[in-house]
Amino acid sequence: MEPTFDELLNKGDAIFKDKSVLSPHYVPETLLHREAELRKIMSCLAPALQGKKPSNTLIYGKTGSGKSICAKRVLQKLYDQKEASVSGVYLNCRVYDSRYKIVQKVVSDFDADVAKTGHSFSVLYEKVIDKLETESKHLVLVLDEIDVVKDLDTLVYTLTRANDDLKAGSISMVGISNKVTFKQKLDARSRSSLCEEEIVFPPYNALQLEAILSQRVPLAFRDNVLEQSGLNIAAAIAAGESGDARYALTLLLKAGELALSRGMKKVSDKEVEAARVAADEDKARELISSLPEHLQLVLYSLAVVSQDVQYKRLVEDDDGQKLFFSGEVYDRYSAMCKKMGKEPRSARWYREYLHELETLGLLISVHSGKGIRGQATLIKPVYPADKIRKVIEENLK
DNA sequence: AATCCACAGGAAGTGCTGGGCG
DNA sequence: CGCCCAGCACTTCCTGTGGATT
Repeated sequence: MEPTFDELLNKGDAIFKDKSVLSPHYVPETLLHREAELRKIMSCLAPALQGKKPSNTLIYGKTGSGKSICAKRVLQKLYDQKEASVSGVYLNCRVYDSRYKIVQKVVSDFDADVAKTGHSFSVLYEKVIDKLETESKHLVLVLDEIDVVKDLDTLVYTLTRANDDLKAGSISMVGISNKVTFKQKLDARSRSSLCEEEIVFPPYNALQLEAILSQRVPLAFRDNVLEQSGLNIAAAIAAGESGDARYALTLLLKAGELALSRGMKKVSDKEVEAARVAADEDKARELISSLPEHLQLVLYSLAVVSQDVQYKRLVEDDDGQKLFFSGEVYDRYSAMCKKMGKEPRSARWYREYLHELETLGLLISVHSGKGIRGQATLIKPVYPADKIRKVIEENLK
């Protein structure tokens, strides 16, 4: 059937009312189970409303723990105060990943007419300082995914120095990161000025996730399409996997899409479970295709061997799954490399590769116990061999 | 008991890259 | 700007280990 825009805009389908409610960018009316965190952020920024410089703040938390959304909500609340003396700028550092780009963004937020390019950093910097000083403004910069900024040390240094330069007004930063280790990479001076306050966002538990999902389901799905049990399962799965709300929401989205493509009128527990598998495979697909070439080749060889119906030394594990000799997989791997005109890696390094693949959760290895001569290592793929082959064949062209 | 198998993993060495420093 | 050194990715070589085989 010819595609229509209505269909693409997802009008009139039997499952969804509004898919976008399940997207990570959607901002709900009220943020559940983040009152304490909101309060902390707000109390850090409150001084700005009294004309004082707020503390620089660093927010930690795993993905899907509500960091960005809370920060955005606080900016909105600041804006709602109609206090002309405070202005907030939210930026994602994946997009604005250097000192220059960040200042550029701030300037264009203040004044859309300024030409986008052609100004040096110091010109833009002066503009910001000037603006803040003449209007005696307090600028709150929210830097999401702050760990990807290339010259973070100089950025922090510049901004802290700016406060010394300013006769009126101030600049303060709210950094958001999901890497606990990133603080160590900063030098001591910028660390202490960036981390005046620290807020940690704990992951959601199953009950909290249930509440969050319950809040969005009536808006996202048509009435009575998704049953409570499906919602609970999605919440439980996500809670088990590090309490990621974003993940819980994609599970529901995928489950709905699955039901839709199967022409069903309801989303059952089965679809939610299938969505989990699909999400898992998506992640694996991404992981595999980002792997170095020879890791892919090793995994590919394992997939090929595991499909070999003539494989002689069959061993099975407790669950009746086939296991394969790592040495045979190595032979297959080096044969394949030669066929492709590539030098195979040494057997020693191949062992390191196996470890790496195992820690990445792409294969499982066990030591052969009794019954097999020597200390053989037996391996098996975690994902279906045909899917592994497909991904790698596509990727290696 | 001696030998062989199928590995594990440490040690030392090599070739390349990138970053800091004079 | 060239130089040096650290770190990385990998190789070669080697010793060790537990069970099967002879």
